Amino acid sequence: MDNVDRNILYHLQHNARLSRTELGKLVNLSQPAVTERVHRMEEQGVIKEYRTIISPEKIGKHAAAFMLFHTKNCLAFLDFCRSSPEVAECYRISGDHNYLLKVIADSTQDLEEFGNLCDSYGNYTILIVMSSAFDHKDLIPDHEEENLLSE
Amino acid sequence: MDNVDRNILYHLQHNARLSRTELGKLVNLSQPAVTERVHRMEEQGVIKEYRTIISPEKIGKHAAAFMLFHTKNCLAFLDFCRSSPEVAECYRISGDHNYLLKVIADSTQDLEEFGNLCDSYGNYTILIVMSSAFDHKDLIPDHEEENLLSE
DNA sequence: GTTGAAAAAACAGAGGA
DNA sequence: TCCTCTGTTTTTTCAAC
Repeated sequence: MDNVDRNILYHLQHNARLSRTELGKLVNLSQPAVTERVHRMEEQGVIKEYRTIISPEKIGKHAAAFMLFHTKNCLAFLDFCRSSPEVAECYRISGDHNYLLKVIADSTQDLEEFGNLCDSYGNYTILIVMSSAFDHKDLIPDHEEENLLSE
Repeated sequence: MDNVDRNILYHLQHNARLSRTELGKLVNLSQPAVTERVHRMEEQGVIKEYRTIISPEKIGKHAAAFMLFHTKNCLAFLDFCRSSPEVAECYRISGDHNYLLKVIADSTQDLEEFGNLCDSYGNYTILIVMSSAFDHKDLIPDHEEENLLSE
């Protein structure tokens, strides 16, 4: 992981479909060299996946919420979370609660119904997402492109 | 947005680099037809982005947390969030607090330092992420592949 | 929506600095 | 580790159906 790798990741993170040739131009490397570095990062697990981001609203998912959960039966609860399509994310957290969930549903009514399903697993607080200032920021910030200047 | 489009999205969501030809085979459509549908969904904003998922741990980000925030100066606070690389997500929420942030940092020490920076904007509670059961679930679930059967 | 053909581009591999 | 060169595969674009 040197600066060239970081630079490759910087460009890939918001454009997974960049060709190796274009990527090479962006980081001042030949196409085979870029390909080799990308493969290496894929194998090392630095690159986990290439994902297509779909607009939830455009496919009818108009409601999102976070749920702070307190359960006494973690294993059953985790099974429930994994099998519920509404639960997009599930974290074990410190503090008064056990788990934090991110839930995505068609409507607030559906959120409410999902809440009913949760009742048997413990106590929770629902925090409705009213709006997102931003729901994602790239991990690798603008640059550290010293390596680009050296040619 | 018919079932074929959903099927295309289903395959693309966890593999953004699928070629149009392969995609065509998966959804029983010719390559030009797939290309046209994908372009349409890109223009409509159904497809927002093609993202490369990078392992935070592998690039030295070993600490994550959620912060429940209560501020009196929303605009200044949002500026602060946008300009802080640690803040990966920022939501306006219902309940006792104003905002929910997801914060990613190198270490818990860095989380603490980030907390100090936040002091001037209001009150907050930090919920440290101890582990992720899962931090992502695909929006489009397994199938609805009725259309695949009809040929 | 399909097929098919031609032009352009991307990719994988070998050999060498 | 990187480069250039080359052959092969893929994409793309365009026709006609």
